[in-house]
Amino acid sequence: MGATKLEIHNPFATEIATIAKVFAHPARVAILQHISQQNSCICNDLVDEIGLAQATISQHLKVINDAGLLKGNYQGKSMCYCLNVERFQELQELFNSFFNTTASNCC
Amino acid sequence: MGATKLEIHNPFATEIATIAKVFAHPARVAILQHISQQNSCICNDLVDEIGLAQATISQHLKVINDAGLLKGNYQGKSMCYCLNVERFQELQELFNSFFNTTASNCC
DNA sequence: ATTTAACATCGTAATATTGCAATATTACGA
DNA sequence: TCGTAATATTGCAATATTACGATGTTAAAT
Repeated sequence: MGATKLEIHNPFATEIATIAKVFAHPARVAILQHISQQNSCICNDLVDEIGLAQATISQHLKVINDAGLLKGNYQGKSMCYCLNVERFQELQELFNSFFNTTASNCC
Repeated sequence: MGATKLEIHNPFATEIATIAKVFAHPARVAILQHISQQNSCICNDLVDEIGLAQATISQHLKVINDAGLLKGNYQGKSMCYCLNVERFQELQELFNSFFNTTASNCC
């Protein structure tokens, strides 16, 4: 035993947790910050900027992409990763709805 | 190799990731939801409600508590866990400042 | 067609997280 | 103070995540 018992929790809790996991690693947060500050976003930049190996960056990008947070297309030899703003704001709203519906009653 | 290279990332990215980790498990999200819905919050309730062993619930509560999200005091034999609303809103604002400052420029 | 540059994927090692049984601790009541 | 109920801690097994070297893939240039 030891694995997360995903199936026993309510769907909203599972959804919030799944989203939170994307932001639960500083490299992924830093990648999102860096992408948002660039006009054109090339992975090789990220390797220099974040300080992790290319394979590791690629792996983190996959997690971010799997969350629907990236729009990417080839430009010449390099991949241009861009933020999917609509999806990003969707996640922000989901978080806020969790935060807003969770309030205190006692103490 | 394999462990998170915390030291190489910028402090804000590390802070966001640390906070996100608290919400990155459905049991912890469910615990926070449940605490917010109760007038008095007893851990034994949580064991029935969440469906995990007492030791596991206690462990998750520790993570939530370490993030400063709980105010607790004994009421009779039971611990009364309550949400630290101020801190909770602080985290919400940190998240929102990350979301708001991260925007798209290309594609 | 070959080479080259940029990324993706695979395999694997190191570390972190999750879950629970067993055991400790704590606070209250008898 | 002794017993009991509630919660915390410990120890360990199972699983997940992180990181990177090696290798595969893709697209453009030569």
